[in-house]
Amino acid sequence: MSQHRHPGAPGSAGAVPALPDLPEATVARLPEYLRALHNLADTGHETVSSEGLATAAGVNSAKLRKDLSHLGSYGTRGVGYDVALLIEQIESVLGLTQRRAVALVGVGNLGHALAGYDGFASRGFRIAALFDADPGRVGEEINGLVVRHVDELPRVAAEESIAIGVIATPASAAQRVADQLVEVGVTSILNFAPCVLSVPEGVDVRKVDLAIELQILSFHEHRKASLTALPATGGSALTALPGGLAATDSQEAIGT
Amino acid sequence: MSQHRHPGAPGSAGAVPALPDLPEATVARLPEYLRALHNLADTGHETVSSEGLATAAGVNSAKLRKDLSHLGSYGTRGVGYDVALLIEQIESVLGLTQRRAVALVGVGNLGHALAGYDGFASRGFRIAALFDADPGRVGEEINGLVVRHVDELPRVAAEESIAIGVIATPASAAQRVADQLVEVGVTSILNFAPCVLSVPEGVDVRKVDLAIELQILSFHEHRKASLTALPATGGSALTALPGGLAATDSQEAIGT
DNA sequence: AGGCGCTTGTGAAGACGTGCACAAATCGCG
DNA sequence: CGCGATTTGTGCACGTCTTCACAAGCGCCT
Repeated sequence: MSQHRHPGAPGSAGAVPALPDLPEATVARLPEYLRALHNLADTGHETVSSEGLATAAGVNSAKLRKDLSHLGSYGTRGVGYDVALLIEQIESVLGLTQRRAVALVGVGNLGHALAGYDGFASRGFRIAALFDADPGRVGEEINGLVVRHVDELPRVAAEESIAIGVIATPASAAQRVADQLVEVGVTSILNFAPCVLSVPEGVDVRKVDLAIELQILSFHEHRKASLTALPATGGSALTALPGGLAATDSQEAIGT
Repeated sequence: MSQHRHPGAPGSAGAVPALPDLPEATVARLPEYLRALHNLADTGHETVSSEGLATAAGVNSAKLRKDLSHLGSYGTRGVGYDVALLIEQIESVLGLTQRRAVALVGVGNLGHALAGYDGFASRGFRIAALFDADPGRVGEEINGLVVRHVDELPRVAAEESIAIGVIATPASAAQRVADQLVEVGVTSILNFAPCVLSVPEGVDVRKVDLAIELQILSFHEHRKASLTALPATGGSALTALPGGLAATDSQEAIGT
């Protein structure tokens, strides 16, 4: 990712709570911890051990401790972590104390679903505006929001102080939309279009490509299939776990 | 990810083309190369250099060459790679020579969109069946497919020989659905529900969580905002790239 | 007060992934 | 045929991430 280097700068010790330049891999896992913590809080837990939280988040406990240690020491030895405090800390680090405004461009099949997805609202974001280039779609109301023409982006972006842009257009339109988003000052983009976006330095792009995920699964499926053809060491393919489900760490972050 | 170890096994040199146990990071990038290659093929290119393909795929050319070298030597020095041949090789490695059948469970907001997403069909997959637990949704027709009750999964899975399951249910239902998928023999799952799935060894799970992606972007947004508060070294925050867009490698894989 | 069990935080080692830089190979041209 | 231009494939060094293992710290019970 882009290489912002936070230079020593020990002078600015003030309101800003350090910003300790977390490893990217850690950042990618924090949201998962946060989700698990909210679950724990909802079920009445006040504290949780690294082991417990790690299991809930699907990672190794050593990794979790190291991740959290980067934020500072918010655990108590012999006891664990205070759930409420940890939630607060992680939300603070992720910048979720303010509810960021999201603009969604492209209200087709996928965009429609995203516009109606309540997981955004419940996890710190506010879909502030919907755009499409197709005049036939402009004016349509989705989930209480009216679809505007993409040309209105500059005006609306300023009014709503958009922080993040989501691109759910066809690939052919994505670069143009990205340019427009950058133009109006958006520096974070989530791209669902299957193409590479070219953006200026300082703008972060994350990409989600559903077909790619399936193709990665296909590879493993393919490999597993070719393995069963082997004589192999142990028993047959499905020794089927005794009790049924065994905890595995096969759950892997999609990011990084 | 799960630790299948391909043991030496030099005996089985037959129809199977080696299966060279690729690094996971490489596997995650192959689909991106494949997409770029198809673009190139469609625009009439017969060969492409590592530099050209790398740019099209948004990666470093050295990385691309190393990735491709893991598949074997399919390039010609001084010339580049044969586009058609490389497509063939990558599709073969990813197991895309057969069109895999996908079962989609959960036809809510997101599931609806996924069912209608044509990117699946065009990239090697066939949505073979739709399921939902809500009787109110059963019978609905989406994109030519009728939604069935999830209890019919065993029968349909056998009929259609489902290879991959996609979970687009609420988090509360996801584990149950995963269990059912595993039960009928599915060993690859793409999970859109915001929760950790527990599955037996040998089953691969990939997770896509839209809110997590936004939260990661939020972190960087937060950090960028706190950086502008610094006096800093050079000029002001936005020296704004001269021409406008500069190629960056900030495009980062969402996987791995 | 003291000791015991539990849990965090972290040093160190190893695995993994990345990128440079260059030798080896191929093509085209004179 | 030989030479130079071009591009691949890869050895090597570096940085990042993961995992182990354990000392340090905390609370509770006697």
